[in-house]
Amino acid sequence: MKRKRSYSRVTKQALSVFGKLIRVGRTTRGMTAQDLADRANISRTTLHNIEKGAPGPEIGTVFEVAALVGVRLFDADDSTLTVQNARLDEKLTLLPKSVRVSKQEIDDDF
Amino acid sequence: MKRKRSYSRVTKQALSVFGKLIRVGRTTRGMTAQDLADRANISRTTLHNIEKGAPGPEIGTVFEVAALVGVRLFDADDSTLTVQNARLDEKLTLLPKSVRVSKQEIDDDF
DNA sequence: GTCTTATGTCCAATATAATGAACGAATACA
DNA sequence: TGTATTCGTTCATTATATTGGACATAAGAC
Repeated sequence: MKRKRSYSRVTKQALSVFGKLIRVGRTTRGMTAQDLADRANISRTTLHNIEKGAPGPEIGTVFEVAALVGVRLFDADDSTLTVQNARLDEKLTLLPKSVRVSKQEIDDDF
Repeated sequence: MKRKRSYSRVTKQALSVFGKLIRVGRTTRGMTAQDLADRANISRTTLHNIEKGAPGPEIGTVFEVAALVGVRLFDADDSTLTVQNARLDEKLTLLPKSVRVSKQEIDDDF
């Protein structure tokens, strides 16, 4: 079946910013595209797509590349992420594990 | 050729956090997995993988889902992203468009 | 406790990303 | 300005994500 995705404005913007952050990180560190691609174990073509802000690349790959050039996600380093992870686990135990009433209006403000 | 990826600790942590943020966002809004999947035009299986923090899903899809449940990357909304985008463009014009010396040591501190 | 629904998981089929090679064009440095 | 190198792009092949269906289990409502 044909997939045919569409992406919202914010998503496209976020992808674009992300890609540019990576490119800036790479060039300021004096790495060629091939260099970075090799370190990330991906092809130069895929890296190019990432820097271009394409929606297709796998998120794990993009995150890995970002880490290699010092682009932080959630403004967090390793230890901060660990803490955040633990907090989210806590939060999830308090939340219902399964959502009941599917016919409810979406709570969009808070 | 076999691909066989490996992911660093930070990457895994970030993926995990991201997935949990999405799940928290979804449940607090009272949406079922099927609900959210339908809105994002993806299968429930893929959404499950995203919430699990799997590295495979396409980054565009994950960003889209995140936006749907109010999870922001870079703590930025649409207009902020636009500004950031412009700044990065500016920055990129100042940077060399192509990196020369590939045999240089990586500048890791700044 | 019962019952209904959401979730976790597996699967074969299909769509798509990843690869690596190739080539021209742009770019940096002597 | 010359020139080696990096970048942007296309393409066929290969690897993998996505899908939708199915089923068992968990969880919430009564």
